[in-house]
Formats: sequence, structure tokens, C-alpha cells
Amino acid sequence: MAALKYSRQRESIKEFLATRYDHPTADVVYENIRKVYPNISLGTVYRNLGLLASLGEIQKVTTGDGADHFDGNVMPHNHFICKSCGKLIDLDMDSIDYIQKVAGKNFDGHIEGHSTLFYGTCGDCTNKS
Amino acid sequence: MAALKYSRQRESIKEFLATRYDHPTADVVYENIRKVYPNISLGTVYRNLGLLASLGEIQKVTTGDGADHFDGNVMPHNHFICKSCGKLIDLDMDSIDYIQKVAGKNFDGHIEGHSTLFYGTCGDCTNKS
DNA sequence: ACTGATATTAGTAACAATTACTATTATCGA
DNA sequence: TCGATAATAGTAATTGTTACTAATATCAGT
Repeated sequence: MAALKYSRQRESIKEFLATRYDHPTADVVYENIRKVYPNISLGTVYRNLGLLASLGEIQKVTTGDGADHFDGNVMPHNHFICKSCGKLIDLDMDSIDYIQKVAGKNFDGHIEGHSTLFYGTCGDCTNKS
Repeated sequence: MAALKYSRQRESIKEFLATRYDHPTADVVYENIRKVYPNISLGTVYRNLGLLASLGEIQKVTTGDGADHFDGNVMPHNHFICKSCGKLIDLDMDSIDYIQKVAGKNFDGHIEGHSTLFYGTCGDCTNKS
């Protein structure tokens, strides 16, 4: 069933994400990979981002701000989005995974995971005002 | 600056959401309001859902499953989405708002809120398999 | 190295969710 | 009842994403 074949484009996308800590969108990935592979197609970027995410090699982050974001860091961690400048950043915080136990208490289904997005005003925007 | 005027369509949308506990999408709202106002436009539904959400009278829930969902219950609570059937439901669970304190510990910005989405397999789907 | 099977690609078209535009209609204070 | 303007229906446009297709790249078996 569909043995994976190497592709330099896919490798390049993965490497690019590993160097970025700002959770770029597919479009930003596209513009950057284009510097190395000038005629890569946007469809290829989307397909590989989806594939890598489903393989667990990158993480997709949906914030509701329009486009999905992608994160090269697959270690469990939480995100913060600034309501003022729209920036999406990692939070360096203690694990809150025990909220899954809290959630499962009165629940008849099975909770496998959670994604938490914190929002507010980031440090930069707080200082500006 | 844009004094709000009454509209029966907007009122109808708000009332409809108050009767539903399954977090319908804009399209589902549209199809249902159409039974009362047969020629309401989809644009009107979107505009009013956005307006009501920004007024804090309803809640917008982005899950990443395609369309945004809308919730007539503005009391803080958490949601669960089933990876098997796609159903989005409320969780009856203790407050986990203290995770905001945990998140703010090493953070120089200001955290105003959070939205947590739990996922896994719902009770119905667990029983089926 | 060569070959064949097939995964991947570039390029483009299609799609779904949402927003913008515009002429008409509804609301509401004076 | 009138006038200002918010809201609407209907439609067009936009945005983010996925699907399609012919050509290309990968790679296991020779």
C-alpha cells in the first residue's frame, strides 16, 4: 500500500520547518522553498505538509485565523496567538496533559488527546501600548 | 459609529442557536433559518453569525474540520470532537481555567483566555466497534 | 547500468468556506 | 410621515485547499 519514495522537495520542506520557530503557513513555506526549487508547485507543498503531518513528522496547527500553520516541533507543547499582531508562538510551560483526565471523568467516550490554544496580548504588543 | 438596528433574521439565528446543542455550521444554520425565512441569504447568515460572535452573544468554534461551528452557549466550557464520526459535543467537566496560570508563568505577554479541544472516540463510536 | 512499476511532481483546474459589493428594503428617532 | 442609515437578498469575488493529469523521479530487481 503506497510505499513511500524519497523526494527532494519533501525533504526540503521538512528541513525548512526544522529551522523555523514561527509556525509558517503553507504559503510561507512555498515562498521559501521556491528559493531553492524555483518551480515547486503550491500543490506539492500542500500535499507534502499533509503527508508529513499524517506521518507525525510535523504538526498542523489550526488557529481559526485563516490559514493552517505548520510546526516542525512534534514534541507536545502549547501555543499562544496574539490578538493584536496575530503572531503564533510556542509557550514554555509545564505539562497540562492531566486535563485529559479531568475531561474524561463524566465522559463515556475515549479521550486520546487535546489541543489548547492560549490567546491574549504578546510581550511585544504589551510593551508598545 | 454604526448603531445596531433590530433585524428579525438576526434574532431568528440567535434563537435557533439557543435551541441547538450540536454546534451547527453556518450552512446548517442557513438551511434551518430558511424554513422560517425562505429567502434569507447565506451572506446574511455569515454576517450575523460573525456579528453575534463579536458581540459575545454566541461563540465561534474552529475545529479544523472544514467549516467553523457556532455555539449558542457562551458560558465557558470545553468541546470534544470525535475522530471517527466527526461529531462536536460539549464536555461536562470541572473547570480547567487554571491552566492559564500555568501558561503565564514564564511568559512576558498577557494571557486572556484559552480554547481547548479534546479529541478521540465518542461513546457511540466506541460501542459500535 | 538498465528496465519496469509506481510514487511524485508541476501546472492547472476545481472546490468549499467565507467575504465583499450593490441596489433595494427595513428600522427607528425626530 | 419622513429622512438617515443599518440590514438585506442576490450575486460576484476571494481565499485556502484539494483534485486531476501528463510528465518525471525513485528504486527494486535484473
